[in-house]
Amino acid sequence: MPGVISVGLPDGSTRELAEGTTAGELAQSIGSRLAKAAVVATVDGREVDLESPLPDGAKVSIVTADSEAGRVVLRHSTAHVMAQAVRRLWPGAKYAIGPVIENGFYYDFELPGGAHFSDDDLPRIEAEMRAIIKEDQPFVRHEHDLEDGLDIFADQPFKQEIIQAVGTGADEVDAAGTVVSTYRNSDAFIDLCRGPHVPSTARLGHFKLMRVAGAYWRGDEKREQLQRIYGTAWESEKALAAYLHQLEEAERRDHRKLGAELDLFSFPEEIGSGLAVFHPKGGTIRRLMEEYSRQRHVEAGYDFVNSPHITKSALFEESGHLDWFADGMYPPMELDGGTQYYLKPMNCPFHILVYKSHQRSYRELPMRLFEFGTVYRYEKSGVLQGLTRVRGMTQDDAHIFCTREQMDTELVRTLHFVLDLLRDYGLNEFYLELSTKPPGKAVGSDDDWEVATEALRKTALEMGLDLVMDEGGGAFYGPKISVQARDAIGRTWQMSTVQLDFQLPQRFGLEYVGADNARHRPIMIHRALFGSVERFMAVLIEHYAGALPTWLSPEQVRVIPVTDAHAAYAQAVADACAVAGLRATVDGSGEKLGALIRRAKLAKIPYVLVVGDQDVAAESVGVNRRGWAGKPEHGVALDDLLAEVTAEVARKGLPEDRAPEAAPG
RNA sequence: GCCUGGGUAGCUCAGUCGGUAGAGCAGCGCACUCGUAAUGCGCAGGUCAGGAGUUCGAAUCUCCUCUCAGGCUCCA
Repeated sequence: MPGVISVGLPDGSTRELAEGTTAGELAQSIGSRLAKAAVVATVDGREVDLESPLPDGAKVSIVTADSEAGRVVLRHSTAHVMAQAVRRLWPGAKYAIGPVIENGFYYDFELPGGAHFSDDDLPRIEAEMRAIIKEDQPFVRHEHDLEDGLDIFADQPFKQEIIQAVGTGADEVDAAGTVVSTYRNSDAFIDLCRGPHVPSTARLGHFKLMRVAGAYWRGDEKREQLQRIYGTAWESEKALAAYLHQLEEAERRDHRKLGAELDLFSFPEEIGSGLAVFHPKGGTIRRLMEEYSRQRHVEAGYDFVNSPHITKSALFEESGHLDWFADGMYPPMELDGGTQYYLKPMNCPFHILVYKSHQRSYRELPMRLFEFGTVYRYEKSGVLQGLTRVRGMTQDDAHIFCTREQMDTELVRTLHFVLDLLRDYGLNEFYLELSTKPPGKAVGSDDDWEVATEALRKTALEMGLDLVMDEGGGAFYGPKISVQARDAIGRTWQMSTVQLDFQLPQRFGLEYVGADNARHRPIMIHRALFGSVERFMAVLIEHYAGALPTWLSPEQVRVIPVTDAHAAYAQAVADACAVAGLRATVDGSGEKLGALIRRAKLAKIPYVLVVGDQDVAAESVGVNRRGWAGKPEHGVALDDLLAEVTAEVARKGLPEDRAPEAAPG
């Protein structure tokens, strides 16, 4: 029928529309609420502007602002508005790229005269953005050939470079490689962009500029340093507020803050950046983490080894670290008339020497060598961050030497072991990431890399977890799988790494004698489950917001006597706890009860026991459990309480787990 | 290493126009002896990150260094 087209909707229905009907008009015809929420449409799987006329027979769905895809569009469009605002406030500013990132967007600029943004500029830019939004400027798409594109952006070197990247698959360039698209908001502002965008700036408004930062053009530190502004944008004030609240929550859980408040560790300036000392409470947590890990490693068939912190340079020459990892190492110290000694950045060469200490038989394999190995890496000062990125750390490091035939089994076994252990520490949601050969920064043949990468991929798929690719992210000697864990507020952390290595056995000439009486080369699996003890502790602190499970709490029970007259009984209760294997202290410092309770609560102690006359008489305790909203229990028999807490320790639980209703904090 | 913003008592922070430093909490002492998240009073505590400069005089202005936060880059 001339003049009429038919389109398919997501629910399977079809609609007859006048030829030339746009996606926006379709949304309007379905319902005004949908039209109001619509930002773009998907036509045959491709996102288009609402202004686009629909082709006959297309499958169309409307993308709304409150969907993930919709927020991407909002953020992208908001980035354009920000660029326009910056161009208004800094005439002559060059603009580079403005992509969408997780929860927001950024845009990179080069300001005239080498000027920099400061935090004070953000409110001014926001105000200008609100003005632009109020002006209800349309986003109008145009397509140009390359020459016109270069012409339009004649005074924009970064845009020129993007356009010239045609054929290399740059994002902003049309798939055909011959067309560039632009979006014009007003005579004063046009941007190179693949789109799609919201119909008008009036559709935006729930945004906030977060911070300014320096960033290199194309991420290359040899190129121009640009000025970047980060922002976030959402479909509603409510969603924006929820996001900002989430950030506050993350701040509340910051392990650096909690580490100081709970007296766990510090970074004394006298020692140097990125080098922590652990205080008694933090030291206790470490000890508990390590003790349980050791126990599990024994059960899993690991052998324990130890190696020194420094070595002559020859070892790291042989391993290749000095060729590929020298930047990450502390400079050498010269001893014994010119011999250079290095602090170790990795444990693997030492474990290799253990393997090499005598001839090995196939009967010994797989050989799993484990060590809490302390390593030092000279990280660039700007990357240091609390305990998650330090210059001295202890890895729960092991190297598994095995035959090629054993490789698959060992990988699967190792991953099961990792996940099982992490679950015991309270992490339950995981996905895997596979990192492949780093271009130009790797040893070994492509063949070996291919085989190793495939083995890891196969193992990862067998685990039934989501797998994402990290192209080029492997270490210089081999590809790796890393286990990413999601914490209590949904953030992901890189935890364990499992790396497959054909190179180091070759460099060190490792061998074993097979059943055939011939010499064969073993392969190596490098694996660290915590990653580093320091980092893992940081993750646990943030995951639990400092309220660690009872088994990991440095102080599990605090006993508070109501008056001095109950001090002896309070000590007897603490002693009984100690006999039951619990860590307990008495706080009888003479303040009012409320103040003592408060102090114990702020220290996030799982069990606070208050004892008075009634308890002395009945051998009972008043029990105030962490995270319980209800009233504290009175007159609990001491033996019952000890049974309760020891059972909780045994199952690695939290007092909050059994709370009728968990209280905040 | 680079960009932006910081560094004042153990912690959190105030300190005006350049005129030699202040609070709360924590600590210590005394009094209070109290049944579930802050008792009162008193005392002590600072080379204002470090160094140099400008000035009659610098926490305050300038420069350098160290260090912290957020980014870039990198990564456990």
